[in-house]
Amino acid sequence: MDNLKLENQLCFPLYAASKEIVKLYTPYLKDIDLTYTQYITMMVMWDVKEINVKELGNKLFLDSGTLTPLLKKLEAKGYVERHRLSSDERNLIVKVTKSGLELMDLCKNIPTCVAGCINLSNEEVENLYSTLYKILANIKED
Amino acid sequence: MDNLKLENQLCFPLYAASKEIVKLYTPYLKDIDLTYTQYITMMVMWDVKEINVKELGNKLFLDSGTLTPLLKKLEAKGYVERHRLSSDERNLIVKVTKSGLELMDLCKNIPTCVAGCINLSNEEVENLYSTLYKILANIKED
DNA sequence: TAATATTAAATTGCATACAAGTTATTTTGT
DNA sequence: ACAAAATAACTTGTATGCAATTTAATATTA
Repeated sequence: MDNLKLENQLCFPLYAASKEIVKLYTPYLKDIDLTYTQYITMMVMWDVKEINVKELGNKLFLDSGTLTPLLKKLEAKGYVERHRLSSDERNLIVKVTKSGLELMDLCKNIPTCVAGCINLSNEEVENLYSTLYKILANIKED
Repeated sequence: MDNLKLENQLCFPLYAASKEIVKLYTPYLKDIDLTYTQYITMMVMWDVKEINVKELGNKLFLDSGTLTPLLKKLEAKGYVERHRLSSDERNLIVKVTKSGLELMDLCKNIPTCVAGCINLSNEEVENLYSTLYKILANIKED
């Protein structure tokens, strides 16, 4: 039953590496009182400024069950505002605030710091990146 | 600030792909009433038969805060037994039961089923696998 | 147009994850 | 030997994640 051995699974190192890398962010994010999920949410907000929950979830691969409480926390911290779209009240629009945009400056060095801990060649990084996005695309096809 | 764009992060597709692949397991694991974390724990148990929590945590990249309640659930389902090591009562030994071993047969096709959804070439799988273990090794060095 | 279907968020319930602190046991250093 | 340090699990508290359900609003269709 070799196919049931942990070391023969592809999913397991993916699961473990993901968690371990997220943990590398923790000390940096703790300084600015953000969790990893809040951080990647802010990354989207810095980019798009304004988005509804559904679209945000598509970008982050998260659903409203995760995002609703998370966005309320970001709102409580003053980094985003939440209000309904008047033309379709089903949609909740999330908008980054001035204070939310100012966070960018505090975060600008984090990616480089974390990348330094990972220690892969450029080629490895590129292959890994493209394979992971291929997996995501394959799964999203359904 | 391109380094703060979500699409320029390596960590994000890793985080997202990990979650999405774990979700692929869900329908199969639901049939046998196991979660993904319980499943990979059983994989270790099928292999080693008996192990303490600390060692189990090293293999799974999980700590006792996660494993203690999880192992109690597996014990309640009858798949493992838990008892202290008499020569050092700090250690809790987890041992797979007969019923736990019988689960293997129900799981034997799961890896192939999930792999079929991912659709990568052999070369991509091998590169991904070795890069992920390189990352885990780099991080574990500290 | 009135009933039905669809859609978007929010809510509920359960299972992780993990940091930080606690408890019990064993080891170490003097 | 015995106090101090180290170790292994356990516990507590917080934050996800996600399936499933609910609620409110909009679109569709007979």
